[in-house]
Amino acid sequence: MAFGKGHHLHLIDGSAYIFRAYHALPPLTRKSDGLPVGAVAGFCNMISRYVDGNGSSKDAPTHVAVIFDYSSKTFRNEIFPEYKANRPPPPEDLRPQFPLTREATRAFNLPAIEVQDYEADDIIATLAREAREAGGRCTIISSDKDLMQLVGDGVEMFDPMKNRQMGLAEVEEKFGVRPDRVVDVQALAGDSVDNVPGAPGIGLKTAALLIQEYGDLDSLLARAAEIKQPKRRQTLIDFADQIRVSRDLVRLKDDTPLPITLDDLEVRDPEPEALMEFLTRMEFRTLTKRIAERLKVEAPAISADMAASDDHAPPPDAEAAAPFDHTAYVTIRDEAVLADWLAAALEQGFVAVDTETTSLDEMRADLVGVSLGLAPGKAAYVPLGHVTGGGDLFGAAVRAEGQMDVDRALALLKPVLEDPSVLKIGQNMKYDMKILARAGIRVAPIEDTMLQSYAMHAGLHGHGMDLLSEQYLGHIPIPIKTLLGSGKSAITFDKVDVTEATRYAAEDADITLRLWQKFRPQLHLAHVTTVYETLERPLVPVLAEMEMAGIKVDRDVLSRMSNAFAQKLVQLEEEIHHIAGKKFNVGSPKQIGEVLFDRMGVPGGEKGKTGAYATGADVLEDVTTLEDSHPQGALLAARVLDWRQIAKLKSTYTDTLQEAINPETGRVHTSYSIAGANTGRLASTDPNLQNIPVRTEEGRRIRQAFVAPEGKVLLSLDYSQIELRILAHIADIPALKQAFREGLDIHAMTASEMFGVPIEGMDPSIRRQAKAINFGVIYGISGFGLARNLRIPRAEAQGFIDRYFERFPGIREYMDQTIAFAKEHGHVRTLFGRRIHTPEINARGPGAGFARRAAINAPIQGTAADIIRRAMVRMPDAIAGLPATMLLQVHDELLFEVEAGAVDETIAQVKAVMEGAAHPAVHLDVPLVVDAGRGANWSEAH
DNA sequence: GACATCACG
DNA sequence: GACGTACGTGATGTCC
Repeated sequence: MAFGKGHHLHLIDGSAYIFRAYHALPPLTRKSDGLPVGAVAGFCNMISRYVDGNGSSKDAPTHVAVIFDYSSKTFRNEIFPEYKANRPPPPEDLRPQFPLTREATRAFNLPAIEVQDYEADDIIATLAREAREAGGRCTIISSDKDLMQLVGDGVEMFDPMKNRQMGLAEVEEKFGVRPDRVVDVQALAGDSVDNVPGAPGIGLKTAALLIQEYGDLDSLLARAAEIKQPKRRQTLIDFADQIRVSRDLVRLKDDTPLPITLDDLEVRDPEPEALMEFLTRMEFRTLTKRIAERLKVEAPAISADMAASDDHAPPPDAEAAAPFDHTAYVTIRDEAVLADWLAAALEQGFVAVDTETTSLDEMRADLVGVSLGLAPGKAAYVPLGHVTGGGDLFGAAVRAEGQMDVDRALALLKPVLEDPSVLKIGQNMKYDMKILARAGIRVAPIEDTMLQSYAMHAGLHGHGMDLLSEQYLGHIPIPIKTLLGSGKSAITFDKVDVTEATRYAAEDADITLRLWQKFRPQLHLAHVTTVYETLERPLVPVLAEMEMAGIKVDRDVLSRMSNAFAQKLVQLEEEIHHIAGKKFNVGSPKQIGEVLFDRMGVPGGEKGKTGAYATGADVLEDVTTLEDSHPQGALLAARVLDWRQIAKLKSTYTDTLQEAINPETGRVHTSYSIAGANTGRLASTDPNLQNIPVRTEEGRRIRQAFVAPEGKVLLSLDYSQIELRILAHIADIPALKQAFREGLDIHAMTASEMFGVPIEGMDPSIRRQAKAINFGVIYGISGFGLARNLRIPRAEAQGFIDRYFERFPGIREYMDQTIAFAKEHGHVRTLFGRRIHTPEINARGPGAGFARRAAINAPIQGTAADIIRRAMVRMPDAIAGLPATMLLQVHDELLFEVEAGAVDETIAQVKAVMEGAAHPAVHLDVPLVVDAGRGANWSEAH
């Protein structure tokens, strides 16, 4: 029967329960692995008492739901970015418990509802309205005064803290007005906890008086001029807009899009088995026993040494988990079996997912199969695109037997992979998300074991699955080579026998699930939960979108350049052979060295450790200065440098980029490694679009091939001097910070401070030297390095450095402290808490020098990387309404494609996000400044 | 697959 | 006193 008259809906404010439970109980951890579970225990206790209470109540609900906040970010942040901005982030040991409280809710057979971009209060408002309109009753179980606006017409509140019913009378007592005017009073009074501004100087009492007198907020604002008290009158006139925004913030949205209807919320009997499973998994001894008695079932045994305890002993290293048994993996060949596995995933709220394809290039790969992992040792493979070995008479691929229809399988997978209540766990999920997105499935929400490892172990080792499995599970996975072979004879995954494929693919899902279970409780022990949750995990869908968008590249521009380069190379080659007096391979550094230093007798050749002459650009540049003593050598060196520049541009850029254009999209799709660079930077591969030439005129022309489609414009926004600003902040250098605040030329300022020359009319070479020193500091400067960079005597370079340290003593201090910290802890941290390990810091020999400089550089480079990561995570929401797409990231630059009409608005939005990216997690003493450029191509925009 | 070289921030 | 030195990446070509 549909929800209506005589029905009674209970809406439980789940988020409030969690925080109350957290603060009411001492820190409690699961004995077996140290997972914090205190809030979960308290939450279960509250829910259990609630359920018991209903059993003995005459007014028991017919329908019930537990409502949660999806995240702290909602549509209200669009209206007013500062909304709830002064709320501290949830404690580290609470964060991992959020998903567990959803699991707990489901274990009690109660629906857990959360909706992205909306607060729990909005969902409550929506369901309360629906219940009211259907003619039923609704009780909101919460102490939150913000919900009082909903009271009336069959909607009541019950305050579980005070254990009392809240009706019209209680609302009027609290706000002085009827529920429908509560938002007006709140809009005027504001709320310092939620950072709702309201009207300055007006509190609850005055607000209530004003609304009583004028009827409602709009009338009050319209007639503000009539108010007698001059100060109050002026405030209402001056802050009218702010008051209206405040009302938008406090007014609950009762048309939130919901994944369920009222009828889905009918009260269900508990399922003892599922509940017992959850409680024992949490290792709650007393609670399990108590609830088992209540349900009249046998309580599963939890041994004393397994029970949750509040000691903080680290989780044991030994693996008690199921062994890896490849024969236990299941091949799913029909819909019913797949449906069973998916139902189990839905039930438990998480599933490991892995896709198998024909290529590592996600934009060209075809889906071959999907594997699922539910529990250690319990994994399955769904073959979808396997073909038989030989092919038919004409060599065409023949679909292997025993595979279910691809479209049917995808249709079954889609609702679960997109279900907000089911976590999809993957290793490098960006890959699988892109593959599945091309099959029409938008996977969410996700977890990524690669990124969990990166957050905890950056700098210690890589984060590939094989490595993680061996290191943390003590298990060496089946090498992919044994299935595909290697080299020229390698086959693609669709040619692999299904039985073999099942072992490999299901194992991957199994490993991923086990790694997740192992890593999840460890994140907070390493104090990187916030890093993982705010800088790694949310970046995955953002990067996936960017990579799938790609950037348009004009093939003709590149092709013409390639042809011109080819001609030029032939010409240079002939000239070089002529000067040398013999033909040789100009591309071989070894042969260049022999020609130059042995055959032609140029002095100063130095052999490296491999016995070959060094012929790098710096060496050849020195040779070109020998015009007087060795004109032929100087000429040859100059021509080789020219040749190398053109050869580089042609082979790496103008030729290769043409091949990288995707024939289907006509665009180039790079791939970003999120866990590649130890410092938190991204790395771009296949092709690398983070090193497109810009420094020379010739090279810059390649950027003209990166274009916006007809009617659109490319936008480039980049942080100005971000690393130096971070250095000024971290090392706390007053002169540098002041200079950045005043928008001065920082290198000129440095030169002026160091050499005592005025900034006006400064010799450009002085400024250049200061600039080199500024950068040197970021890299962990040495006299030798600076001397080589500036080509000045070492003693002079050392003198510069000494003077720099003298003038800015905070730099020395920062360096010493950073190295000391690294030596003590084995890692350094960025301002956002990212850990970068420095395992070599206590080594002896030259390695220690490298490690020291890397340790000095890492917090600076890493903080800059964190800042742009935050900007990127926030960007999709910030530009959601605009015809703009984020395409590329180049460390301190973001590139967008936008319709010509929306350029200014997009720049304003993007700039605001980038310049404010550190807030509110980190407060910098220096402003972040972003420069913007636009154009038909990347060269113009930059 | 190691090495040298060179493109970027 | 000697040692080897700017930080972080990826792609290409040579050579073994």
